[in-house]
Amino acid sequence: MREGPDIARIASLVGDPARANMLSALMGGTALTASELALEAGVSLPTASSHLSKLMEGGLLTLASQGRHRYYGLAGPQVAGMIEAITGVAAAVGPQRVRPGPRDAAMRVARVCYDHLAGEQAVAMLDRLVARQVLLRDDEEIQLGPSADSHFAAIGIDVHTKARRPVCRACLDWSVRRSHLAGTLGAAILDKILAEKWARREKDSRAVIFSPIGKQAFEKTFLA
Amino acid sequence: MREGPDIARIASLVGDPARANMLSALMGGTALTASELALEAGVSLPTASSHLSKLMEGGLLTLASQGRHRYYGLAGPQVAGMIEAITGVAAAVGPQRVRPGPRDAAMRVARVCYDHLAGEQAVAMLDRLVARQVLLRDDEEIQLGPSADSHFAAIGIDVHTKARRPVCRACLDWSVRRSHLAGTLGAAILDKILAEKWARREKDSRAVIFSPIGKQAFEKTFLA
DNA sequence: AGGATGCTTCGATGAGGAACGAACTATGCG
DNA sequence: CGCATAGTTCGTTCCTCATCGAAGCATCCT
Repeated sequence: MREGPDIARIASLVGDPARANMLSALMGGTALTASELALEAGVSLPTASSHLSKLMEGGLLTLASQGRHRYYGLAGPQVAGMIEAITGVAAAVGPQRVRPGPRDAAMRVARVCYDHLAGEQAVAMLDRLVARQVLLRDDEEIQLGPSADSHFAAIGIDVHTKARRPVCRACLDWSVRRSHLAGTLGAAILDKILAEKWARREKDSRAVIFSPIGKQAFEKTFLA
Repeated sequence: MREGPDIARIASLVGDPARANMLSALMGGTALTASELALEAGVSLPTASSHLSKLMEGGLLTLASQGRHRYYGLAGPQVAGMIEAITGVAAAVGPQRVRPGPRDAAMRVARVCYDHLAGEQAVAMLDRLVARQVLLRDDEEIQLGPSADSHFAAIGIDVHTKARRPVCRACLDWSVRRSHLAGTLGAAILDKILAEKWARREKDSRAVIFSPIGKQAFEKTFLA
């Protein structure tokens, strides 16, 4: 028997779906707060906090406290490399994607991804914004176009924020295999969708359900 | 949220101690049978079989049937690379080696490693056999020396076997970080130790407990 | 054929741990 | 100071899954 490094301990940390989602989210490289990670993983805040403690104790995460915010990040490139390796095996082995169920269909259409919209609707929206040159996209880099300012101001969204986070970011949408819009702009758009009651979040799910009228309004505003 | 490859599924496969031990054992590159892996993992045969099914279903293993033997091996270099990556993180993070407990102390002294002896006693034995040139060692390669035949015959061990397995093999002992003797010779020596009742296996453990008299006999025979 | 060995399946048991709500602590804002 | 927001801790519930013994297949040996 092997008395080596405790590989089962590390692997089992990654082996929980909630923790795996958190780690995947952190693979983006930017540190996130507990509540952001809770959303990402689809669990409650207490549950997320418990998972984060375990990941910290396991040495997979680092913690940077800034005031009342606590930013969790991957502990280092070695950890990131491990996640990559596991993801690679999962992808190679995983063309057994069984994902039916009524709620999952809704999730593919539209869902919350951290603080912005994901799914087919979100991918279509980004496509359209780029096609109209409201946004300028160069691979994964997304910039505001010249008309962005007025375009979004007309909808009631101020693109000038002084937050740490970038205004625009591409976020890979795994259900569609294409990118959708993240960043503060993505978040603002989701806020508007919910504030206008064009759609509602389904309880205990990340699915976002558009009402018939809301869907029209959304398409008129963003897919025109 | 991420709808990507199911990394939690793969990681949780590795996250069970029994399965992790099996995978570590297979990192040697040679395929092993279910019963060998059961010993390696320290579980019963049914339990091992169940784990192997899961690893197969997860795509981490390949299976080669040869008659009534079924040899399990790692599915490929990508899987091996993943195990390496996890092991690396575990080793980097793991200088929290807390391993007290009465039974664990006994395990460090002597324990069963698959079918041969491991632990401090086993490492000392290999050292001594090499020093006396009964065995000739070149790094991880171990050959029988000229006097090996008569030396082991005197103890009642026939070193001439026609098994597939090599007679001598070096096996890295993680508790001591040095090698001990595996292979059919290592197995024969463990058999003799137990047959002569120099030591007994502790129930539900891989620990091997020498009796005071047995210890003397062992040391006279192999450490003289 | 009959027995031995290698391995899997079945069924029952038990323990670990994931989940959440409620309550508690800490930081920031007015 | 008091209220709101961000996080953690506690206690409970529940379910998955690891484990083993017994029994069932499959293969080899004689």
